Amino acid sequence: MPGLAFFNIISGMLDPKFVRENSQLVKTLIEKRGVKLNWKDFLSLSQKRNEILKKVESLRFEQNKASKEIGWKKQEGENAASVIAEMRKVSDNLKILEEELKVLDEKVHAFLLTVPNIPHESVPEGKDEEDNEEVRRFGRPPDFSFSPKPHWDIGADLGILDFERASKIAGARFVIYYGAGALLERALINFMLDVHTREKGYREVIPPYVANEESLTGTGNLPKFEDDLFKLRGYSWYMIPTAEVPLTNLFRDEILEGEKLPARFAAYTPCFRQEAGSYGKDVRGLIRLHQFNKVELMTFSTPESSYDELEKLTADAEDILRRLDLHYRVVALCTGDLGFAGAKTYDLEIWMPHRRKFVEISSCTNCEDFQARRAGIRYRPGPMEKPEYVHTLNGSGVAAGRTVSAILENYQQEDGSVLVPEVLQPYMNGLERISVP
RNA sequence: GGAGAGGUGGCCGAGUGGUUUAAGGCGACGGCCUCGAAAGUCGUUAUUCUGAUUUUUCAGGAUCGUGGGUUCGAAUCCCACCCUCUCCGCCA
Repeated sequence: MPGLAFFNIISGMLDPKFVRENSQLVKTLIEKRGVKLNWKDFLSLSQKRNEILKKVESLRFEQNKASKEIGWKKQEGENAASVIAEMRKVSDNLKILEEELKVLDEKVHAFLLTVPNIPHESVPEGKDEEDNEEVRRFGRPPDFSFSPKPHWDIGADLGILDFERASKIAGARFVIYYGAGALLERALINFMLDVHTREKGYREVIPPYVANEESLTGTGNLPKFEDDLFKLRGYSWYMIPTAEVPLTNLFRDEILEGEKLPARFAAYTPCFRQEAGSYGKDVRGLIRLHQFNKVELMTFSTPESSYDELEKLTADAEDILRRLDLHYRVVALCTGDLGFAGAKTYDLEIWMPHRRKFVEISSCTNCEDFQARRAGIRYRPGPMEKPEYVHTLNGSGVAAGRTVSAILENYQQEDGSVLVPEVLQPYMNGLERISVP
């Protein structure tokens, strides 16, 4: 008997019942993102699906009843041939309807997988990044008595960054770090992990750097954004684009105890992205690479406290930049700039002196129950109570490569050397300055 | 890579075609007992969908690793895949 398991276990991203019963509201909210979808077809499909489901269920009821009767008759040694003949017809009929139902279920589910999350009411409305709202700022741009160099020139002059040889080994959009540059990147990763795990209540995780299709569907990267992922040839594995993928899937298809929430995790991983469609952008330097290092923060929360957790997560990521004494600002993404799975996102943007611009260095997002629903992550509020979906939050805490570029540019000196931020010196064997060789 | 064993509810574990409507146990929750607790005892104890009722239930469907197949009927039989464990080989 063909099951409906796939519809039952992985519901859509949004609650299918809620979408069906409030389609007008959902449509309006989704359209704030500037996304248009074919709601009419969805509604008629969904309605049709329920009609067929009712028919299938009543036929199965009949079948179950008759089945018991046949068993009972056979045990008594009676002849059950007439009932069996009748049930054969029911069974044939059922097979046709079940096939129809399966097709409809797949269509409804496929539609729901393409619907993005509903933005939180506090998210500013807008078309694109121009409409994002600045929330706060820290520090101010450094004063230079000379014209500041871009970080790729600084790195090349110091002999710590090498883009040319990286492209020989791998290709464009890769980098090699040498000596103090490699040490700086490593020091940053250790510094960030130490702050988050010792002071902020996150548990360190080293996850796999590849993930399967189920995991990437759970986070919302599949099926819509396959083009940005590297797939391993001959395997159903993908290189992770962020540690958010393995971390979110830690508890896929599990029911957590309510007392264990909020559960906070921090993971350092490399991240791998195709960056398809960004050919002209950020072609130089450490800003946009196919492989980069990142410390990721992840929180599983109850629905009640998830927005408090978003503030905490953002503040924890910010604290890294504060301790490095880097000028940054916090921006609330508008409806049009919000990512697929996000209900609300704060971006942390770091000041880059050469470009005289802020550049994203962290993105802190509350996905509410969107990912949890796709990935089946629930919690039990109390003993004997019904399970509910958790809220998932993630944020970079922060991107290591971009931080290196910010340090090089903001801490550069007229003689070409770069001062090491004080908090990093213990992580770099006391090194205070990276000098021209 | 070779050989073998296995996957059943929160956990352990029985179940080789039809009163299995998944036994039994552990744990958890509640009642009784008690000054209180332990012990004892009685009861409750999965998830999910549809529809009624409406906030408390009721009726029905699905779920025994996943997906197919055989059958009037599958946890049980057949096929494919996934995962776990044991032994051997190779390897950081």
